[in-house]
Amino acid sequence: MRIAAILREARQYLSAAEIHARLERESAEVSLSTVYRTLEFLRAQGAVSQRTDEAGETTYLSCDGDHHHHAICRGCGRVEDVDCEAIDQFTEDLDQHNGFLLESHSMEFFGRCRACR
Amino acid sequence: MRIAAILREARQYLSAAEIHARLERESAEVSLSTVYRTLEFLRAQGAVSQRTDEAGETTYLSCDGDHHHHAICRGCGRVEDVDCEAIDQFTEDLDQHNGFLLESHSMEFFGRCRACR
DNA sequence: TTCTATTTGCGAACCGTTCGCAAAATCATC
DNA sequence: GATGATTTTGCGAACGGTTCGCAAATAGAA
Repeated sequence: MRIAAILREARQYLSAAEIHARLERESAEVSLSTVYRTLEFLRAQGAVSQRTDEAGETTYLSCDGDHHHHAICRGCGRVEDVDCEAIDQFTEDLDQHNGFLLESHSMEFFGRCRACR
Repeated sequence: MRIAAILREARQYLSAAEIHARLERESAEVSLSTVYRTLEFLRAQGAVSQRTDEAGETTYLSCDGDHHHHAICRGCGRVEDVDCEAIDQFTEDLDQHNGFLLESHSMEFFGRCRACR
């Protein structure tokens, strides 16, 4: 599917509107509705993850299912994977100190990638 | 101001609509517009931080300005502060491994607090 | 080919949020 | 207090991203 391919190649979070625009650019025209439906489908499949940006717009990123964290470049928007082995330690600490049972977490890092710094 | 007090006492992320409802409950009626305006004011002051939840709704939390991370209880919604001294190490690692200049980050932990687990 | 099931596009509806504007409240000055 | 200027408020319309309903188009099965 073209939408999945666009996301895979982009390596950054894209909004539905942005994806729609890119489809038009490669003259594979589909309606915005279809873009939303496809994204929802891909999300349900676990092929795509989503986040809402500061403006409240939902954006989508191709993902392979396993959990890792993202470093998002403020320059080009490119997303790199980061792994965080320290999380296990956190889980432990949170439990001990706060009595908080950690079930999931999300982390995002913002800065500038090698090319944009 | 009543809105700031509500947020301070709630110790959880509340939506504008929820705050509006709580104001009505204590018969301090103001319009939704005023709630939004006040929240924007408090945010600009740094007295309130905001996040957008899964549904895309903006929610607000009382905060004291300095940066720390949050453990959000899936049971009661209560937010606890977590500190993460490991971040400095991360910054170092990201730079070394990925050539990524870390400027800011956000982390959220989800689980169950002592009372709700 | 024919009938059925699925996917698509369109436009309206939805919902949280913002905006414009006029009414109301507040404040400063006399 | 009365007067006029400034600020805050409420209302309703507008906005923008997303969802929904429905009928037309397409794909699949028999």
